[in-house]
Amino acid sequence: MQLYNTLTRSKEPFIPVHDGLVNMYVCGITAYDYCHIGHARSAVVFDVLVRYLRQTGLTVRFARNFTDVDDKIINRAIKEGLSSEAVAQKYIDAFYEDMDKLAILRADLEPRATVYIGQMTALAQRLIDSGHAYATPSGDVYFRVRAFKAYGKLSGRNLEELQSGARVAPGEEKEDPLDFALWKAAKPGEPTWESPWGLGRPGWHLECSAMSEDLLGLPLDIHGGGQDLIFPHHENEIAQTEADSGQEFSKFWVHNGFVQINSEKMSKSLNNFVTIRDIFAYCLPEVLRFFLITSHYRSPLDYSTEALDEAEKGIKRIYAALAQAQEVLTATKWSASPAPAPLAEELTGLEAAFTQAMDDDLNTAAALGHIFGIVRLAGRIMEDKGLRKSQGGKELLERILKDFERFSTILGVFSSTPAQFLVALRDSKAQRKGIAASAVEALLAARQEARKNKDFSQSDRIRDEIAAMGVEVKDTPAGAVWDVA
RNA sequence: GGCGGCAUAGCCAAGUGGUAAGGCAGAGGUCUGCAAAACCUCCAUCCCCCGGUUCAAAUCCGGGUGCCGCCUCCA
Repeated sequence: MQLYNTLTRSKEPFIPVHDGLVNMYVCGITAYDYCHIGHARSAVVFDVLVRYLRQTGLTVRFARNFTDVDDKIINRAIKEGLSSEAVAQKYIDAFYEDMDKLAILRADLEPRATVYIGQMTALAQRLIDSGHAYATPSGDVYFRVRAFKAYGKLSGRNLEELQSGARVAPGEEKEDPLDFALWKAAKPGEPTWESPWGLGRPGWHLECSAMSEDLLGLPLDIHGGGQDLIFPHHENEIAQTEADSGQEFSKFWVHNGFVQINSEKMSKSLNNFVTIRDIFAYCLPEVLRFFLITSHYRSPLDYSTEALDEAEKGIKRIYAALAQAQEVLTATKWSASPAPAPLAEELTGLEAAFTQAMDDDLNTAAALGHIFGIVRLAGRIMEDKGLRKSQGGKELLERILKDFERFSTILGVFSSTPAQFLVALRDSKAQRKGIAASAVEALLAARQEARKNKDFSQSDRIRDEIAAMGVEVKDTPAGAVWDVA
């Protein structure tokens, strides 16, 4: 497959360093708050990438870390009156809760920074020994940016450009404003660890370098994260690891685009943060996941409840088709007619187009377009009375359901039972709109009675009443069913 | 100020040289007691603007305009 590499700013054929094995590391969360929709997007993007790579037959060793020591966690701990460990644990638990609902597979390796302090201090010491870093009298350790010639290669900046933006906080003893902290000397009340430079704690960038090398070895095939991590986090990781090892850190750097609100980045200062749990109060988790894959992973994605509503309609249509196909396939008698060749060929083409889209830098938006093509094809088969009851139609529908098992494995959506999904969706919408199912059912029963007596004016009157509640009624051979409009 | 990205129909969104996927909304039709759903048909002579390269450009190059991101913690 082709994958966009931030390092070269172009799509490149993805070929693992080791035959059949992919070593992939993605920067996880800093556990100091509930995850927001941006975390959800990043998680879904890399989850789909892992799933897809596995589906092509590769073995993927996937590591995603938890940052459980950090300024923000310490501040949060003070605010909540908890220990840093307790804060980190609380939000790691919340992370799993949210991510499980989003059908994010667990990573193979989920290291916590505090478990790798030894590897981090060892790395920092080696960098000091090789002249790439230095310790200050107060016990901080800084990376000497100008000692690493390739600095800036990922973010496309040179040192002069960076120089102007660099700042030195009061009390820092940097040789150069560009230098960044590998280790921070202990401050009162903070969690600390022993080190050659006295008590202290690691800088954020150091952990990913230390853990990824320790767990996966160098070079990585893929290192991923959000676009905002390109600078300085990933740039600094490269500096640390490559200065130390003398070899390339990662072959591919993959970065997902941002989720925006009203075309602007989410930020605490703009007060436009939306957490995953906020969204789950509004729609089904699967709807959120579907929404997140409707656009290409590198494009900015604008979040709104309207956009969620649209995604909901889309996935509903797909599930409705699957439900209908299952229903059609419960028949016991089939005519002998084979499937018309053009339909079979069309399906083959759509199946190939799906794979082609995924192979092209994980183009889920295009892939979804082809899935809708298959949905329409299924609709045509089921609409044709002869075909629907023929051996050929049966085979095509079975093949389509089989295709969806594959789509589900890769995309992490469509894995619910269609009937269950549709009921869950209806209930979710009913709840959102404050519609009581029991009231609808009662009216529906009255309407059925009227219809049985062919009193259509009465039955229509009842349907209008139901419609006024925001509910629409659908008459099927199996009886009337209702749905939220 | 520096670096980077984006600009495609009412809305969302694919599309890196060969003549505009898909979704939502909308219009007409089939089906239906009437509806709904589903299916069929229609819905961008044109891809922000101006030049250029080419037999051929939404796609490449140059110049504008607008929006966004990064340069400070951030998925």
